[in-house]
Amino acid sequence: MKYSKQREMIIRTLDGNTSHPTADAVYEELRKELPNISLGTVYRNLKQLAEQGEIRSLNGLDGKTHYDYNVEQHYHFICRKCNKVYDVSKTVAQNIKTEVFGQTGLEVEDCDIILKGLCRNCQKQQ
Amino acid sequence: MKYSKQREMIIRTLDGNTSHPTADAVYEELRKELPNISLGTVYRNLKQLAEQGEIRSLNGLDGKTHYDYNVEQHYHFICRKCNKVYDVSKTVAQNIKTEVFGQTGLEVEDCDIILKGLCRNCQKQQ
DNA sequence: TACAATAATAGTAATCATTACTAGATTTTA
DNA sequence: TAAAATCTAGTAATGATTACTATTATTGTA
Repeated sequence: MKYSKQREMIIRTLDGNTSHPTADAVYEELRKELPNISLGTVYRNLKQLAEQGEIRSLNGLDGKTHYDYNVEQHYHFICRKCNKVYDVSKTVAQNIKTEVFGQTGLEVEDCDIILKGLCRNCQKQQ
Repeated sequence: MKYSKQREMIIRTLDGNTSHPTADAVYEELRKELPNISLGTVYRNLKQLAEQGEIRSLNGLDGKTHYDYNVEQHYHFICRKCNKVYDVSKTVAQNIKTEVFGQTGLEVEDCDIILKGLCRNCQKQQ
């Protein structure tokens, strides 16, 4: 992989961003600094970085793919009212791989848990 | 909701089908009996039925939305080799709602668990 | 049974997220 | 510094899904 300024900025945009942005959100953010950056470049780099395990892609939240700089195993909660995405510690389903293998013989390599409901803020406003 | 033959056939196609088909797969299946059925009709009905809780829609498996006649809480495993979707009992993450609420205060209304890996058949052939 | 009101359908066009393509620009290697 | 390799911007294409519309089917009622 060859260096490019665009890729570096894409990674920097994700790092320190806890909002789990989509490709389009990263693009809009980057345009402020790099007005000529192409949406295709953002999509291509995010996809590649995820394939190499440098970042993590999240599906099933809504229609779109979201990206996460945090590649540690953890799960996600999306609020049905404000659509904000929260991280959830993997301790809530600690032994899922061994449990599934024990019960079914299916060999789990990857696990996504997607939780939906009301976040604390939106609970209050109810 | 008014009766229609098309909707009845869509439900019947899902019932007794354990393969978690996409809208397009249901359409292809139905065309054998109802050659003039429209793809849009299949999409519209599956979406409505899922909104009413009569069937369940599954996202995050691959790019497409899959449908499941089984609305009982349970989870899914997709084989990365043969792409077959398997049901997994909810007992593997029994108390996830209360655990998440206890740890984070997030009020979980719905939980999807998507597991990826190798099914038993594909393990053997390895 | 007939009739109007309502909702569904087939078929096609439109939309949205994402990927593919291409000529030209950058980075790397020797 | 020049050739080889990879990247980018910009645009076109793709694929899943939804919207639209004229027509048809279902349903409640006289």
